[in-house]
Amino acid sequence: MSRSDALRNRQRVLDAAIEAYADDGPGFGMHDVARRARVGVGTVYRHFADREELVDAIARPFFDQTLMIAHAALRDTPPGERFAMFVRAFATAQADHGVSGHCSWDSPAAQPVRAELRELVTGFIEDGQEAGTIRGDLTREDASAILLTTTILVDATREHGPGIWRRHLDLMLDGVRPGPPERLAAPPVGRAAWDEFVRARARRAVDRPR
Amino acid sequence: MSRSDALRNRQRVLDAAIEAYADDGPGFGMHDVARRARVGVGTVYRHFADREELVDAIARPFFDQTLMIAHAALRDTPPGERFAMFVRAFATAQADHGVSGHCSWDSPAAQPVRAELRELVTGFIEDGQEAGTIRGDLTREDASAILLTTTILVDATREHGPGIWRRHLDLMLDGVRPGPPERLAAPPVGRAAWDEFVRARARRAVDRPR
DNA sequence: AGCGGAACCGGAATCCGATTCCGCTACACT
DNA sequence: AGTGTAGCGGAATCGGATTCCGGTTCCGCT
Repeated sequence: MSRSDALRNRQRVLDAAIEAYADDGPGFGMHDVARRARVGVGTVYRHFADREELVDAIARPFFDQTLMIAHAALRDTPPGERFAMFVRAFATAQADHGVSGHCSWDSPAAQPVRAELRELVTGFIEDGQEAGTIRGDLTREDASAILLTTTILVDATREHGPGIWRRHLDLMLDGVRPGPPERLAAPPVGRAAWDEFVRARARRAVDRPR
Repeated sequence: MSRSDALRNRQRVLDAAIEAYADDGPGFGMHDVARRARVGVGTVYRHFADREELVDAIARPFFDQTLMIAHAALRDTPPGERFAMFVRAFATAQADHGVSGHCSWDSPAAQPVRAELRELVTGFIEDGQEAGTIRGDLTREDASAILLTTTILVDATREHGPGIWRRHLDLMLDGVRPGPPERLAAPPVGRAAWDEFVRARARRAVDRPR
């Protein structure tokens, strides 16, 4: 296995896909990718079972980058600022990266990274709570929801620069700061409920990959 | 125009579409709608030029309901609470309504409602600012972004009850309350930039109606 | 009550893009 | 140079949206 030409072709397809994604968003045509790569459609499918796998492959570097950001926050940022720092860096990275985070985080390939991130972010929240910069009732599920909406907003505003999402994120982060207790009307979402939500999302993504 | 059988069929198609949407989300099959309505595909297309128009037709009652909610907030709620009340009611209405608000608000049919809402919500913000319950630097564009992300989150969590989005909304609304000045790092987004963002979104929705 | 034809109807035909299949090629190893 | 096989290209297949059109109904008028 791994003939030299096969390797070269795989790379070409990948490059072409990145280009196609940049031009047409997720939903780029597979034939179009083949054309750009100067390769037959069959070859595209030999290397990537379907569109999803191809998108995964494009996105993987971004997953790794996100992990690095989290570790950097842990290393270089004072405890009280880690959470905000991470969320902002995460959003910035996604904005810079060509690929929509929205679809990709549900893919199987992203799950290990996701798990590790969950732990790190949970730590950031605790750090912030100890430092008094994060309200005591903030849960990791709240954080996940923040990351999810951020991801979506960044995607939606991709062509418009960071102005919109940055502002919104700041507003959100202000809601995350400590203040008079008992301000929240809705109770926190439990771990189990959130996990089920995530599982259902992933399932849906598989059923109907758009 | 408006032969009695045509009217009846139109209604059947509409009912079938609502049913299909509830079962399969946007992206329901047009043939499936025809089957449920006991009607040929041609008939579906006679009444609604394409899927988008059909979805619009389903969504319209929801637009009207949203407007009613805003007027109710203006009438029945003290100035300081109007904004929060409206946002919560808006989200609840969308959650109850079968149809995804996400896709529909970009449609041409929704634009007049949107414009009227913009005015009302701007008023709510000013009311809140005067009453001292909303931070002074909150703009109508911020409000639009909040509504947008709320819409998306409600859609995403549709099968999981209101727990997740309610919590997130509360967090967000806490960020909207007044507090120590100068907390925001990012400057507000201008009206022009936001309008262009909205226009671009709508354009994209037309190009690539999914 | 009967007629003409515009408006409708159903569903076959068409179009479009993703995915699969398969005979042919050209690499890698001897 | 010879051979077996992973890989290749692109034709065929499939699925679902959209368009087309011959046949059928309803409505207004006589």
